[in-house]
Amino acid sequence: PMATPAGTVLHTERLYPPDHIHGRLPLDGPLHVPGRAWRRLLPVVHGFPMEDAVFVDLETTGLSRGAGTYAFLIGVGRFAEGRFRLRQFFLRDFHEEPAVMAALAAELETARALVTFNGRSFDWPLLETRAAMNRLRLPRLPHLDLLHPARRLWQAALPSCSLSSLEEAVLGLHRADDVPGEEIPQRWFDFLETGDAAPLAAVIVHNRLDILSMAALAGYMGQAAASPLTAAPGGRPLTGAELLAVGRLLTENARSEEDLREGIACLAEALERDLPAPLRRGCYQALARALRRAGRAEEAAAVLKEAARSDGASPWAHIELAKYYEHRARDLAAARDWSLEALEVAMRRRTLGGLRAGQRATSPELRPADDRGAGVPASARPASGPAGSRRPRELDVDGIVYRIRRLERRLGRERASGGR
DNA sequence: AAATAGACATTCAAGAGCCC
DNA sequence: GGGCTCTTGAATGTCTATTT
Repeated sequence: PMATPAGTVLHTERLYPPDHIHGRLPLDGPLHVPGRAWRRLLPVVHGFPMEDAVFVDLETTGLSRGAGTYAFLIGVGRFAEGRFRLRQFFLRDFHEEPAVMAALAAELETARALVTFNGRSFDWPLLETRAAMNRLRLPRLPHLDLLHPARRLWQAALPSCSLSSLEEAVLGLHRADDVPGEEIPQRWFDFLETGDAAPLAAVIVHNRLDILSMAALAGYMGQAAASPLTAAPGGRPLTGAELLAVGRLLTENARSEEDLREGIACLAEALERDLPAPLRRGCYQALARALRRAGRAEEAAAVLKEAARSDGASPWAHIELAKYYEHRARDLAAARDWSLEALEVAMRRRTLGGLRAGQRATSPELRPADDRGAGVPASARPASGPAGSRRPRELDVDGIVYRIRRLERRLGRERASGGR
């Protein structure tokens, strides 16, 4: 029990040495990430003072958002005095909330930043509501919500980006006897009725592990963002899929020439590492696009040629090359030749698609990777569409034939005037 | 049960080049 | 030069997953 102006609060405290290993990673990973790297993970965040950040996670009486949902366990972790200090504040009954909130306010007083998992939409707004109900105001802090950058990093490669999935896939940690989230509210309500706190022990462990995982995960993500090509969090370099994600991050929101260059290097390296086949096309696409934006059109064309060679399923690379030769390199014959190859690919795909289930070329395995509706419920797509294929017209046989005819016409004219 | 923010798709506007 | 067509990027809209 701890004294506050509003009464006593039941709380726990644990201190972890900074090199404490959680899963495959040390807890203090985040401290070794250069400050500017956090900006890469979340555009809104400018500077992020990780040394003074609090890692916050709640256990609540439910998922609803109204004033009726209480936070009965508040976990707060932070780096302090060479340790990772994890405190948990427990609500023994509704009437204790003023004291718990006062303790929380004191805990947050010296905080300069906030780290959560999905806290931007769940934990923090809920806490703000609880604070308001108790005539308190929480500080405004730069907020790093790990969920969103985690999705950018792993969504393409993992089936789920929940904290527990990432814990297993990224940290290599599997929990024994974890409490399923949906059981948590009931355990507290049971405690209210019976006074038996034993079933809550597992909830307190659950909350603690969530916070440790957030710290370890933040370290991983920070390193990956800061130095993707050389980082080896947990002793192993980034996978191709991770490099692809960082490369996209850097090239798509490029804040500087430097970012763009580094992003391009990541994308190129991703192709050299193990990249799951469905991701390869997206990587070629992102790389070609970034190179073009960087004014390196010839290199972009070289990448497209490699893509055309390695990806026989979709004519997109061939079409891009046709555009390149028509508009940039001004070589109409080459443009036509690439269009002819595109036609070949498109027709092969059409017949193949026809053979499979009469579904035309819109069957998922043949759809280009760029419409990543694959894996997404068919219910979301107009399966019965008289509206027809969603593929851009330029990738369809008709569009390609049109392109070829246009180029042929121009070539004929060119020959006529040049041969004179 | 709801806010968040990303992923994807579609639409719009502007600019460039071609054609006559 | 006016009318087309094509490309590109920005704006807009729809859908999804995550939290207890």
